[in-house]
Amino acid sequence: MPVSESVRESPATELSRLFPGVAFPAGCPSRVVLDHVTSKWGVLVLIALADRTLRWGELRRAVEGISEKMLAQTLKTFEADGLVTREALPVIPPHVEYSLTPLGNELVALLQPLLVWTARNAESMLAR
Amino acid sequence: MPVSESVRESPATELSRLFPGVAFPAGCPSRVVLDHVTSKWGVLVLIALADRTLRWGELRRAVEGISEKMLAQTLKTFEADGLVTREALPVIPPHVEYSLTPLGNELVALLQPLLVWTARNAESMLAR
DNA sequence: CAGAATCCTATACGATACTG
DNA sequence: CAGTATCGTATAGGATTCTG
Repeated sequence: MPVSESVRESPATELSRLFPGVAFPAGCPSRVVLDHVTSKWGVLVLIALADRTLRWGELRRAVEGISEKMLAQTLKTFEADGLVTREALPVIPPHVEYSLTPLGNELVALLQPLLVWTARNAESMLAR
Repeated sequence: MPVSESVRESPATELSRLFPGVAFPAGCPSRVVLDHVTSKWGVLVLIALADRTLRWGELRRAVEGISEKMLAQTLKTFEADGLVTREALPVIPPHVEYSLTPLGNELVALLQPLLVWTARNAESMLAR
């Protein structure tokens, strides 16, 4: 059944159509992006920026435990991916703001239900 | 506005209610579960098991590039978390089947849209 | 304030070999 | 077939210092 018939494909169906053989084969672009998002601090940085603009220092405090090195690295990756924008105001002392791009917002919208589920279930999952 | 009023909270709102201060503070149970899911092979193993039961060898082939060590480790973590069940048939040679628990199915249902989005956007994201 | 640069190390991970 | 055990290493990541 063609997609054009306005019958929406389920995500599961679409995935098996997008990957007829093995899903996310090694080295494919999807796997690279997935690695960026699921990198140690990726998800936490992204949701910290949900619906708001944060400065470097604020972001650092919002993502508890992140080092400066990893914050810089994670932000650069996301900037290159087109998920985050960096805006530097030419003042002294420096003032730099980070926020999500439209693409970043799309992604975060998909991440949020996942995080809600995690927050709801985490405690009982680790109980044993 | 109380949740009980049948007005559904948005995921964003619920997250800020669940985490009044910093989201996913260091060491909290949610962060641990998030680390399991976003571990190097976590997502790939979970979606490989979406809607089907796989044997060890099949799983290894379905998750291209995974080593035996990491497959074993990832599966044990998910078993302990209650996301995956392991069923060993007492035959020789051994026959072991892995599948998702109801909890695992919930999680994968949230993962799928994320993976569809990734597959759709990855190529253009890495273009530059 | 917002980073870059350096140094250092833990551990996550892979390769290989072995076994019930 | 479905793992475990051992070993070795690369690199992800942290701590610290420095600077425009």
